[in-house]
Amino acid sequence: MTKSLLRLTAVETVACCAPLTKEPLSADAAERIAPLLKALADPVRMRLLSLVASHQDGEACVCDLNDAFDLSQPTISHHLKVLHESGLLDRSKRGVWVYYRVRPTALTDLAALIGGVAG
Amino acid sequence: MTKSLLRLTAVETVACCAPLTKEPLSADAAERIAPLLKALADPVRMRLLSLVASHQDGEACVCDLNDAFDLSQPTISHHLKVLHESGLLDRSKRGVWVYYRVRPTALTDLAALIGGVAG
DNA sequence: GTCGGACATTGACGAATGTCAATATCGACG
DNA sequence: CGTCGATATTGACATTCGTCAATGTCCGAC
Repeated sequence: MTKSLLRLTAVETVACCAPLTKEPLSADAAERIAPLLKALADPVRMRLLSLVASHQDGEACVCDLNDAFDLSQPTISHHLKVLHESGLLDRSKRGVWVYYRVRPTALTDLAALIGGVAG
Repeated sequence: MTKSLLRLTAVETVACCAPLTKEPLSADAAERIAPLLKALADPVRMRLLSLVASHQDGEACVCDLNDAFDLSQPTISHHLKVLHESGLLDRSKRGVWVYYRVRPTALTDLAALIGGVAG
């Protein structure tokens, strides 16, 4: 385990919490989960995530993603960094290209927290 | 049912879209859905929503909510307004008190969009 | 080794956000 | 009517955010 046992990452917190509608969310959990939602709460990042998730083999290269937007390359890079650092996207470099893929269970865990479906 | 040409609210858009992981989200849909996520992407608002949703009878009075936070009354009022205007909370005034409740299907629809469970 | 291309980082800037103090509104009850 | 209590609105402020231009880094090819 690379992480300390005391502090949980946002994705870990999501996986361990009762659904929003089940019991009041603690202030502590809310503070840790909010960054995950913030990462999603941008139209460009939503589309990036959706593009990656629905892409062939579940992964996409930055070069593909850049072309899908009318934004500068650094801006896309910035958004990908936000998604990666929040734990939603995994990053892997192969040769000259960098590939992103959705971290497994990240979205389903988040959906379970929001929607209240049984894990 | 597929939607008309008229402008859709955020919640309506959520209900009509394929899951994020199923197909690339359109720029248009992303722009309309993002405010919903933004509304959720704040620790105070997450807790407010959770408090309301898990409260007895599924509704809570502002007076109860104020006491649960170390924030000024106008600040709570502001957050409730954001949640209400985004379509996540319904508002009803009875006598002197104002009650909020989670709009039905809002959270489950949102979860379906994120988590990709079959609709 | 050098060059070129893919991606990241930095710095700057306007726009949006969260918060509070002060004030307004609005209904219930003397 | 006048007041009081519950909630909303306004105005101000510091902080955060999204974006771009410029620049940096890393790697493969020649």
